[in-house]
Amino acid sequence: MAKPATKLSEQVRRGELYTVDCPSRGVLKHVTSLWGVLVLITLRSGTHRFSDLRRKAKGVSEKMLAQTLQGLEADGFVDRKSHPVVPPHVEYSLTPLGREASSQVESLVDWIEANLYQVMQARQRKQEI
Amino acid sequence: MAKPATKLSEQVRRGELYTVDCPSRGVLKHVTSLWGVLVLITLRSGTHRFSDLRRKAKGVSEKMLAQTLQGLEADGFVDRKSHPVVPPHVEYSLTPLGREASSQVESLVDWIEANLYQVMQARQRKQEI
DNA sequence: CCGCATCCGCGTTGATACTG
DNA sequence: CAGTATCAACGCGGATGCGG
Repeated sequence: MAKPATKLSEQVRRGELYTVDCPSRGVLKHVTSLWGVLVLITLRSGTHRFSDLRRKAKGVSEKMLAQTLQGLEADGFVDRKSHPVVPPHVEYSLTPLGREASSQVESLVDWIEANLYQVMQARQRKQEI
Repeated sequence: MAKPATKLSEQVRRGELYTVDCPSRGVLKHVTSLWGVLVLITLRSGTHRFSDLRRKAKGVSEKMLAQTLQGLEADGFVDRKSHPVVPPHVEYSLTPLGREASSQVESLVDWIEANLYQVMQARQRKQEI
């Protein structure tokens, strides 16, 4: 790749998340959206078709799933393979980069699930007041 | 209410994130929202006032900051101390639970920032097609 | 039939103004 | 200073359409 290296390196410094128009905010949004999280985690177990993902990520609409996958694909986290057959067959899988990302996300989700009970207790305490 | 402890333990099992109405989805939403992330990370450096947070989390509106803080407080991640003086003085800090959560979130954000350059390259590749 | 783009109600968000 | 009230704008979900 040629190299917009210089241009990028200016904007891409640590802590730039605090800057309103830093691209990291966009990446963060893709990765941490509910459907982004579910897709990344689901794909850890292997390649999935569109409809498989739709079934596993309970509650996602077709539109949001397509949108989510496009975002993750554009960011280089997900690989899309379309087989030109009838009926259509499209496979989604994690890229090496996506596998790293999904690992981070999974660890966050694991923590949340492990501590969910404490959170629920905290919520109830507030509600009683 | 006494304790729906039994009730919770049924619903709060690993992998329940895939269930549409599992509370973990709500927690995830609070924690991974853009403003949730910024607040959690910002508070790692110590107690902050409302306006401090507003200034550091660039781009957040007063409404969303208030809303975000209420959500994180309800979930037991953030502690709110209001000093009844004029002008008002309210301090926000992390609870022990919140400190753990923010640690997880920070590690995700660190990874994103560290790999942002690769993501930007992937985006450009797609755009060139 | 599957994958996705489009169009339309509606809830959530954001900018502004106002109050304790 | 720390929020709430208000209204406009945007994003999401659901239904529909359509090419492959």
